[in-house]
Amino acid sequence: MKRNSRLSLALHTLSHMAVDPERKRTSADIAEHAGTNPVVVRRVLGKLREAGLLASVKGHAGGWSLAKPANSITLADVYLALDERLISGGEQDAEAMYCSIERDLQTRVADVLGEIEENLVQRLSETSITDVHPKSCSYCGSGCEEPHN
Amino acid sequence: MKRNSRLSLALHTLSHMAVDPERKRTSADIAEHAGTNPVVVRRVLGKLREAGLLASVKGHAGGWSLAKPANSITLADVYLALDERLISGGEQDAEAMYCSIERDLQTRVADVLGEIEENLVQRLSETSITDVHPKSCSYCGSGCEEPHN
DNA sequence: GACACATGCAACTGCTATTGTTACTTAATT
DNA sequence: AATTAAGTAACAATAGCAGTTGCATGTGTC
Repeated sequence: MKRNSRLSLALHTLSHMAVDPERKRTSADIAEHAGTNPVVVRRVLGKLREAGLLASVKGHAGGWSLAKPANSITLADVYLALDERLISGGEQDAEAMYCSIERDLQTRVADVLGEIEENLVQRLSETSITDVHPKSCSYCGSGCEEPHN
Repeated sequence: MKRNSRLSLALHTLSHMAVDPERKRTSADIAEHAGTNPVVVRRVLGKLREAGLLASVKGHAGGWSLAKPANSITLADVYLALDERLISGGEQDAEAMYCSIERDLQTRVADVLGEIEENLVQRLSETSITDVHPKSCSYCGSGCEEPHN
């Protein structure tokens, strides 16, 4: 796959599910569609299940499906469910710094990044996964070629 | 060092330089102060030189110093000089995608991230490196202990 | 000119995070 | 019982980055 693939995979899968919420998808199907591995899919979707966005059913005719209405799932929900943070601020405790300039600097930068992070989540929360409109796709209905990524 | 160390190192060094712009610093001095390696310092500060923020002088009595007034160097300048982007959007060309949902999704997410990025740079540009105030430091004047980081 | 000092740069190592893979267990349906 | 699919642990492969070494280049001092 590629960089930042977890978020990509999660959003992509959820978007498809939003189009056809009834259809239950197996990890293998999703993995093939996304050009990756079933275990990777389970790892990522597992996070979404922990966050209450998805439900999984074991055994025959099992698979993954939305745990709540698609329009109630926002991009922010997904972003927060996976613990990755796009905005990474180094995370060092200012206590351990001997240099006051470094301390001041880190505090200041951390403040700014904190604001930006809030802003990011705020914006993401304004878009639900139903707001990404499908046109056509073999996976969800008609005519787009494999492999996807 | 630690994560996101390039930005940290750059800002830290520039902050010190803002306090005492006349003083020329060697990579070795800076490295010792920051608890890292001279070559790493050159790698990072080299980017800042390319961006016109720093000047370096070879040979005896050489070293690094600001290439322009400290109050004209903003955090945004530094952020942009190092090519790292805090906000990483996967970077895949939407052309190559077979799945329209994925295409739509990526376009939409890229838009949001673009806005956030702009917002970030905007905020960073409001703070210059002189706005980080020093109190005391052996490196720039008085009484703070080595090692720093 | 010889020497010391400092940047510039290339190549390599080592660490860490992430993805991909295999194998096995658990659970549910037929 | 056989099949299907998630859950999970363990391991391999990969990529990015910090750190390191060595050497070339440039500059000032003697």
